[in-house]
Amino acid sequence: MQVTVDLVVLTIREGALCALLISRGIAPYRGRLALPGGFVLDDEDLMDAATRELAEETGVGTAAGHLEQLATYGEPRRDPRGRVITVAYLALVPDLPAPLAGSDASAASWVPLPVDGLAFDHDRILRDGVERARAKLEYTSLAAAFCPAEFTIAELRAVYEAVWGVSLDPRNFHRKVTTTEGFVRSTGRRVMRDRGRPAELFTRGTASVLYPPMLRPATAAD
Amino acid sequence: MQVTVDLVVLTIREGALCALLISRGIAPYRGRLALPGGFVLDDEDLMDAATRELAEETGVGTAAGHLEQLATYGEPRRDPRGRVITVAYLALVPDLPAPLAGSDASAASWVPLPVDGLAFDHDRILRDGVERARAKLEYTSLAAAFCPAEFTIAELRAVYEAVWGVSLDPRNFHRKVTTTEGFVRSTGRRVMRDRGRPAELFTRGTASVLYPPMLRPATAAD
DNA sequence: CCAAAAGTGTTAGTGCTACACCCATGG
DNA sequence: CCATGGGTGTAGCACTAACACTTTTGG
Repeated sequence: MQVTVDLVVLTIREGALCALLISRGIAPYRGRLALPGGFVLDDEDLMDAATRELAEETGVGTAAGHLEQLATYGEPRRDPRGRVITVAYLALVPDLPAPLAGSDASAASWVPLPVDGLAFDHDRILRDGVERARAKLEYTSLAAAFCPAEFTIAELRAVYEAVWGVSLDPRNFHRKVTTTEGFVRSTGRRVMRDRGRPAELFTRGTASVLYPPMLRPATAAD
Repeated sequence: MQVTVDLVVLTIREGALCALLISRGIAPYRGRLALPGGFVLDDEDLMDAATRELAEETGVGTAAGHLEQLATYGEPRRDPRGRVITVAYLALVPDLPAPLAGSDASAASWVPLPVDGLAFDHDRILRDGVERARAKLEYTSLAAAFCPAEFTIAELRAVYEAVWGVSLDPRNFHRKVTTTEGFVRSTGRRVMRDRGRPAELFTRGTASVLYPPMLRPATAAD
């Protein structure tokens, strides 16, 4: 039985939730989009394999973003070449200025969601990954994994709005984030982003679980 | 690479959270307690393998309880016999009057938690399973999977108290459960359990996600 | 001065906690 | 009648949603 890892790598680009996808150069599913991934080496831990693939595809270390196991998919005929089980990982990374340099990355690109028609059972895996990300923004501080090391409250709000597909009240969002213990930490510095009053710059706080959680409005959309 | 499924099977017995464990008859870890599990067959889906193992060990179908994928563990040296990856599943089942009849089940028994010193990395897997169960009681109606088809509110409360290791106010718990849309459905019948006023009998409702969620008191204990 | 974005104050409503209180049964 | 557990009512507190309002910048 063969074992692979596949990656659902998400980021926010220009206000839209995007996934990192590769265009397959060989059969099966030649020319179709697919999740990046590859075989687990003989003496390699699963998480190490995922970290390696992430670095190869994005040039990003796990330090900047977030990487966690998503689920394992093992339906007997999911790969026409034979019995292959895949352990899917979910990565949340900041919008990378780096040009996706790397060996396997030649055909990799950021695709705005939703997307359909991926190879294998990757539609399902991607959907599960997005659903996990949506759920985790509610009760963890993971939204900050989409942001650079320093960010404004408006940028953090844009993450929630892109992932959840809703718009949030800027005033209440600001209060909620800044008063929730350990979510963000002020640097004291300010920055001009666009028009209007300069915004304060924040860094990630120490809390990983938010209490009370962020509340997702009832209106779910895509 | 070999692939197994291992099961974290939890139930409530006499007010205590218990896990189904087997005593290993062969090396490695001979005589040690371990999670039930076994190899995935060549043409078998992972979930099917888990369902099969659950039936073999407990004689229970998935209909009565609940079965979901937990996580996958693949550290290279987790099994001294070679590279074995295991996909762990979490099962929540009612207290079974049936005597655990089955082929592999000769050495299976319910062990009250916490327990330590299991074979392989099963301590870790069991801990992750219990943690998942604790978390899911908060925002899903899964607590009812621990109960028989018909149950009283007090029995449902005993599930929360056993899994969370806390005591809950019976009055507020009753109101919360009965007013949360779709959690439980009254049968109209009553039953005498012990002393005191007869309690109403309920069945599982149609909701799987609870909104608003049950709140776990801040005091965490084991 | 005006538009735009950042950030603060206030009010009404919802849900939770704590606990007083009533209900229905066995002994 | 009393003990015991089932179930309802209610006051105070925490948090949220909605929105008026002030602050700080560029044009």
